[in-house]
Amino acid sequence: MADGERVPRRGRPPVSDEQRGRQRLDISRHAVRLFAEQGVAATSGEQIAKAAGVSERTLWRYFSTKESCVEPLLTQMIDAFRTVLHAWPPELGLIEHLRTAYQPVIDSSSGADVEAVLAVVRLTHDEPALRAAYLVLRERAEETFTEVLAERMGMRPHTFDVRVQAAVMSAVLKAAADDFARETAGRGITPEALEGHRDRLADALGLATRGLSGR
Amino acid sequence: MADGERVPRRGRPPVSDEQRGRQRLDISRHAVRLFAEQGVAATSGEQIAKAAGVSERTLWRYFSTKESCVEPLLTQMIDAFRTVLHAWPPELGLIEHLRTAYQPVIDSSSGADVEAVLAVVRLTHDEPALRAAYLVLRERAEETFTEVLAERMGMRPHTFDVRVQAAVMSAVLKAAADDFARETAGRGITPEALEGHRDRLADALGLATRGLSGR
DNA sequence: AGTTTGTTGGCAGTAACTGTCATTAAAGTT
DNA sequence: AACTTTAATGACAGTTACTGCCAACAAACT
Repeated sequence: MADGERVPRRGRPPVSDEQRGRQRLDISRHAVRLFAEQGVAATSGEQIAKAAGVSERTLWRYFSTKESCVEPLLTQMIDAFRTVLHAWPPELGLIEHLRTAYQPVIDSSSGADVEAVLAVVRLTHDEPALRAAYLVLRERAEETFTEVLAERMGMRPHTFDVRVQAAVMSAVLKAAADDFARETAGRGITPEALEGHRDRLADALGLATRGLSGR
Repeated sequence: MADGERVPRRGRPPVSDEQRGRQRLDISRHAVRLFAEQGVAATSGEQIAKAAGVSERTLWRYFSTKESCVEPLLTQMIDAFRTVLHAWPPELGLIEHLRTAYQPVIDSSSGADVEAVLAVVRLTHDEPALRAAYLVLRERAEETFTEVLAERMGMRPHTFDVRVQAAVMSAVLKAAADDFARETAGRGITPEALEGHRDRLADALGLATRGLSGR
């Protein structure tokens, strides 16, 4: 069934997914920097391509719209959270787990990336097209939450309850991220703001999902 | 402070908001029909404009993107729900209220509009650009829920808890709408499907917001 | 009729993409 | 090393969603 054969291929091999991912992430960083500096509308695909050192044509091969250039950076964060969620031990409450495990989420990625992500979140409030891309991204993230939650709840992912629960989690994350981005607007990311964010997130998630564990 | 003066104006008066709304709704119906018939990507702004009997230039004055042409139709539904939500008596549980009051939501608008809305919901699963517009719309709807909920909860709209609660409500609505659209895909809207939809919506909303009333 | 204010339509222009194809890169084969 | 094969890239033309601009028209009041 699974065709794991290592047939000797001919010709140039396709780039690995990791390499492609790195390339996309690199472009993403340049794009977000430009977006933050001069706004999304004022930034052209040509500029992004030039900054990233690729032709405009390949830029469009990597990203379908210029707004979606922010995707890799944001996905990085979401993946980190999903990893934490996946490591949630069955016997522990979500609140306690997040308080202890959510710390590395911030450390693992470089501080600059976190700042960039927050910058994007702020930008989405003014640039409609970016807001749309942002919401699409969050929805895709929600689907991955669904899988994790389904496993934990012992249900199949497409179940109504599971989907709603994932949506709740996603909504809490979004609200918390919005607040965090707003608080850290002028000043940078202070450890206190970070702690406050984590606590509020843990509280709200624990509250919203209190039907899940322990109960 | 409030300048309620009825200063005698000169020149042609601006079109009333109601008239503008009607115009937008009319265009919306044509656009959705075309989208459903031939897909969003294959439908051009020129086609929509011609179908609605306006120039392409005015079409772009009424809608910023061709995807946002679906807005008035969808907003109609959301407004109906918000009205029901607003009429929610303090002493009643949300489940009971919805079971009795959600009926008119469907009746008030013409059946064709409801079908059109469901068609849009189905389309959003295949057409990314439409999905983005759809999510933006739902988020805007969420904000109006926030206001209603804030009033009921005796809190200010921007409070974290209120926002999360509104997001939960919005998420449930979305999941229910998705299911309803999928069920009514081949066949039309049967009374049974409608009833099932209303009941599931009431149940899930009652469950998800059980922290709100009565406990 | 004339003036004022607002809406509409036409037309040119911009920029975000897409299709196509020649060129280059990285592998294996002889 | 030359040759073949497969895949990525870049250059260029083309399409289309939208924007700016201005002339034409519509609806009010004088």
